[in-house]
Amino acid sequence: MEPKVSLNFVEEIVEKDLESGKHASIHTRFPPEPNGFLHIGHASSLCLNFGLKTKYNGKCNLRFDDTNPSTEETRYVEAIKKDIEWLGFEWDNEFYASDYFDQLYDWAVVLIKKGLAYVDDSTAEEIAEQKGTPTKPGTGNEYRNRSIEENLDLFKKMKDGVFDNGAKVLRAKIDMAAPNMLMRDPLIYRIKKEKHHRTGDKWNIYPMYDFAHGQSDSIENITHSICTLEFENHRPLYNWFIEKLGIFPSRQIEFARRNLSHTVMSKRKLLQLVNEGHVSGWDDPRMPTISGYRRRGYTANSIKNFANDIGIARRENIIDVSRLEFSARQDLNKVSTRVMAVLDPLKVVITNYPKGEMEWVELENNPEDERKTAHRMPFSGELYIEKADFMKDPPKKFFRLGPGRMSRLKAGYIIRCDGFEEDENGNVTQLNCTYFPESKSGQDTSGLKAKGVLHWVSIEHAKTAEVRLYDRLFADENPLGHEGKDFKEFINPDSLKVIEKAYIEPYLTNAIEGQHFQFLRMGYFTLDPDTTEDNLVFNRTVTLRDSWAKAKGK
RNA sequence: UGACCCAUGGUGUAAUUGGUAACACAGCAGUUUUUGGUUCUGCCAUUCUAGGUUCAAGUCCUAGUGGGUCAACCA
Repeated sequence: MEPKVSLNFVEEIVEKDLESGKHASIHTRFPPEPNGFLHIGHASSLCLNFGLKTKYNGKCNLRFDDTNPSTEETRYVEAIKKDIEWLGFEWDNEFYASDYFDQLYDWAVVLIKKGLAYVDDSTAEEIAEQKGTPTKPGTGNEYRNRSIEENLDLFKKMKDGVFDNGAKVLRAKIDMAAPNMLMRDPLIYRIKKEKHHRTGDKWNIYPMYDFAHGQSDSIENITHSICTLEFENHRPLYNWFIEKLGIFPSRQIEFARRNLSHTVMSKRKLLQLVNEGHVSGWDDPRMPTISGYRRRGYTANSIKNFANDIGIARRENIIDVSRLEFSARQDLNKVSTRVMAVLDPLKVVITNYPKGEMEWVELENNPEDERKTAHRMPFSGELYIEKADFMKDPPKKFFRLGPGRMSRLKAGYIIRCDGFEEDENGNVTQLNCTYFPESKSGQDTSGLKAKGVLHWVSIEHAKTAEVRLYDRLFADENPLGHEGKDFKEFINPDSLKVIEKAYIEPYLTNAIEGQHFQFLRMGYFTLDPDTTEDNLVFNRTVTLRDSWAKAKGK
């Protein structure tokens, strides 16, 4: 049976264009500006553009939209490429808008010669003033009537560096009274005597987005140029340039940017979080960046599945982070190795276990894996379990240890709590238990039934590690949704909790970066690059679903 | 007092393009389980409002309401 999958609105357009013969094949592009790191919103664009390429056997370029030298850097280019590769996308060509600066300049000259562009000496303030408002038409100025010759001369001088920054701009001559403000003689070139990360000092003028993006699309014969909704009002201008220049008619298609709850997504705001030290960097595991998620332990598949599952449309949206977390758990459940680690230790002494003895028990690596492999871990008479797994006076629904109660130690034995010790404040410091030798995991003949199953480590054999627990960066679901309040007011002060000394089974000392683990009953974890020879650092990617915590909260 | 766009369960996306609301997440209740994980099952919407066209409207038309984008020498 063919699974019936409906097309999204972009695929519908593509299929129509292919069927009608408008295009023999399609060509898309992913066009980041190298002024920051890629975030999860970009994953949607990536999946869309590269997904179209794969599905319709077309091509997809990677094009850096580098027309503003003041914000762009080579390190961002490198980071962006690394993220795309990590996600597993392969671009057909790597291009830069700056590759086209000469062509763009020539096209600007063409517009001037056609009387469709002019040099304006007004200040930014004057231009804004003359532009009018959405409800008030703009007015022209005397520069609008400059002769073609004068414009040609002035524009060349702008290029040659005769004028200072801001002294002059080149504008398209369209309609100062247009209802669409973007058509009110938009700026297409500005003077910027700045070093460009690729062209160096060659240029004194740089094209604006509107005079670079669509033109780059045309140069590359992009058939479907997909961007976000905020460029919708630019489309008439996009088409105007294509028409006036008579170049390849790429088609711009807009979709709604994906928003995630409990975070912010714009590069500008993410940059603020980085610069003001609210996070450790673009790849801080709490950041919604691709590199942040990678460091946190998300798999490339979980991110792509998420992007594909939420789909695309043209309406505003805020996607619940739990949808992303579901994606992470779904993939991690299949690929992560089960290990034991105790984050908040409580000592357990097994009083009837032979003093000084130990034995190896086998822990299944992954119950979801057909291969049924396992690794060994040491068991002994003195263990750590999680503090939360014991209660002095447990309610009936509590399936773990309490005075007189039994639990199974995962992969080990069933134990019974005979008593506990506490300090002067009533804090439990030690459990005294007996174990049942005939209840050993896999060869249990005891006939005993224990409802709870606990994770543990042998005190003598355990290693230690630093463990970082993350929570959502913003306490509020929509930090941007409060008028008059800065989004940073909603930063969650408890978004990072560090456990300096967690106890881990020795097997974990072999962990390598990029490997995924499930700390049994605690969540999914991965090694952080901060790890050194004598200090292992683990990041919690996401917790396990915890229906007990929910039940308890009621 | 403008132009353009959008409106389907708590959330996201669908609906053979006019044929009687689907899938997933979240939530709730069970099931399975040597992870309170996993699995499996059940429950959870008269499609913003009001008119209209039609045998038939979430899909088309009109009006209204609500929301978004645009007045950067950013992209």
